[in-house]
Amino acid sequence: MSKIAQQNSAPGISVIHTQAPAGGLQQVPQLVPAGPGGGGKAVAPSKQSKKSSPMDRNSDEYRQRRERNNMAVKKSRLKSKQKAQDTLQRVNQLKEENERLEAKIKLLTKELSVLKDLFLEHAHNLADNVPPPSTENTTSDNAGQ
Amino acid sequence: MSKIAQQNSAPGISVIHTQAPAGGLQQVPQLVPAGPGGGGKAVAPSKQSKKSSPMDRNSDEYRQRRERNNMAVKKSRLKSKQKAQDTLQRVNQLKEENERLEAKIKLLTKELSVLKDLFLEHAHNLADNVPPPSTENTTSDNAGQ
DNA sequence: CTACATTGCGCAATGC
DNA sequence: CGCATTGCGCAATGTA
Repeated sequence: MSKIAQQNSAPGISVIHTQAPAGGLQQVPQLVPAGPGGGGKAVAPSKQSKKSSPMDRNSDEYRQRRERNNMAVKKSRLKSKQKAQDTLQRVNQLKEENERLEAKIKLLTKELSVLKDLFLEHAHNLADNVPPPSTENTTSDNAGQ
Repeated sequence: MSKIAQQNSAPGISVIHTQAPAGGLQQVPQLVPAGPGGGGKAVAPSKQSKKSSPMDRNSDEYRQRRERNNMAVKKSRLKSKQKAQDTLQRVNQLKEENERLEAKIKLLTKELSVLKDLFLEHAHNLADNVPPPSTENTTSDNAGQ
């Protein structure tokens, strides 16, 4: 999958790239439409409608906010992935338990079957007026599993 | 969740937004592969075989590639989310089945317990040399059902 | 090499 | 007001 990410500076506390993060990528709508003729469109109307400041990308305030948000995003995504992984693990865990339970059921069912057969046999003996066979079990009480 | 305001990107075929950071996004490193800080490997000056050209952001070729990739990304992410959801569903499904199995085990166990008790009782009667209780089935008579 | 798929990342809107 | 989430686009990388 990829180890990539090298355009980045530092993970945790990183360099204070105030601006011009040569880092390769800069999202700078601010100026330049890359100009070659392409554009004609003036960039955002110099509307500072929202706040008195258009949020200068150069502003320290801005960069700081961005940095913080980037951290938060990373954290959130990490958490998200962790949760997903946990869920997968949970599935495996449940599948295992399921198998265990099914095995147990199989065992119990078999045990029941044996006991029921014994009862039937006994019933038949009684029906046929056959006295308790001494050749059979007497005090055998093995509850063998 | 957020329904967010779509800043652009028409579904399917989108407008040719040459560049209009209206929404505010425009990634313009301008050019220069310069690998700064995180750059990792200094850019091998010798080879720029890949895309010798800086790939003009205005290029139709570029925009087309971008658009296609954006589609692919969306698709991939959707798929990813779908899978995650399926996994969650799987968990619930397994939990349900687990409960079902446990209930069954409980039932079987109880049944077994009853039968075993009957056996024990019978065994005791034999051991105590006690003939079949008259209050129950007698040696003769009906064969029960 | 081309085309699509994945993934890390930053941005901005929005949720809390 | 600040962090947390989330949709989105970009670019690098992986895969066919």
